[in-house]
Amino acid sequence: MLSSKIIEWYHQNKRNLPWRETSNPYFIWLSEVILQQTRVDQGLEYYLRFIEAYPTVFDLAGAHQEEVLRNWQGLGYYSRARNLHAAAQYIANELNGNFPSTFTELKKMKGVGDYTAAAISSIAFGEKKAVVDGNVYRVLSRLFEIDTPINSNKGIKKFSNLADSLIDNKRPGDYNQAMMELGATICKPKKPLCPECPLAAECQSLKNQTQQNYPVKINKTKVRDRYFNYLVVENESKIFFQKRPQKGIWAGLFEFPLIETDKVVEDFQLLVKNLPDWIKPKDIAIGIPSSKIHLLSHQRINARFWPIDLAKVDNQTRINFFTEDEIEQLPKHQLIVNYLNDNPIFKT
DNA sequence: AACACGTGGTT
DNA sequence: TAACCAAGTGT
Repeated sequence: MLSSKIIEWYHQNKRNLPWRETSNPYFIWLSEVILQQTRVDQGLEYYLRFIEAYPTVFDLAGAHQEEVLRNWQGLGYYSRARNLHAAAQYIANELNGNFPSTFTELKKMKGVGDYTAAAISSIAFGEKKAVVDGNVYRVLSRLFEIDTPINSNKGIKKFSNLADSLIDNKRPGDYNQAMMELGATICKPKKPLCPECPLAAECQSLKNQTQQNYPVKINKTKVRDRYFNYLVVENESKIFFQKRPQKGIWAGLFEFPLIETDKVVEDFQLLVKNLPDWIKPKDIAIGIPSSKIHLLSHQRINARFWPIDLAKVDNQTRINFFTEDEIEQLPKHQLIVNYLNDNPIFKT
């Protein structure tokens, strides 16, 4: 039996991870959302931070969204944090704190899709739902040499059915974690450790040495260039920050005033006509700009930072100026965090 | 049904 | 170094 083989292997070889020490569905949910498209060693510190800051779903529900986003800072895919917060409020307020306990009920939570609902229901509640994540796609496609693209409708269905057909009836949670652990530590994308694999005897792609051909995937995301001109506006040892729109990249995070252009801008004069109305060219002194390319999975942000010393600020605008300590507390995206680290604005 | 949505490690 | 990819979800 394939499932008993990998469960046996899992029990002897699994890594000690904090979310494996609990059966609290709230903690397991936190770990699953944090680990979406995220490596274990990157997510680990965030998991510890979140269970410390928010020991119960009520603590998370009662937190301010800005604080939740600040705790999420640097993890990426920030909609996960907003959905996490909204789902906590849903559980606390509408379900009286009773955590959803079935695949179907779990999927009603924002940010919980097929994978996460199957993971929580099987691991925390013993429901027979197979997870299919990147690891499982890789393990199964190699094991059976399946050429169906994993990101086609046909493939999604095929792998889901296959995973369900292999699941262990008694220990679905262990089966699911074993499949993922095998993919993460043995059946790796580049150099799989086939000699150590508990499924080596039945693996078709090992037999035929075709591991590198799997999984089959279609589409490659194309990266588009964008040109961001950030105005680093200082006035009396404070810096202007504003919140990004609720849609699009880095939604709801704070940054400097932004002027997006369709190509690199070398001359500040070309930006003058697009300055916010609270910046009067006659009242400013321009510093030396610095540039930075920030790579996202689907965009190449060509950022240029223009230091501006602003002489006069009206009372309305003053609200958006923040001290060093206040800026530390604002949820910011990594491009801004990197800039602040590389360019200490506040001399100490 | 494609595509948007982050960051950082690895090759 | 550019490309790949990691416990995916929402639209």
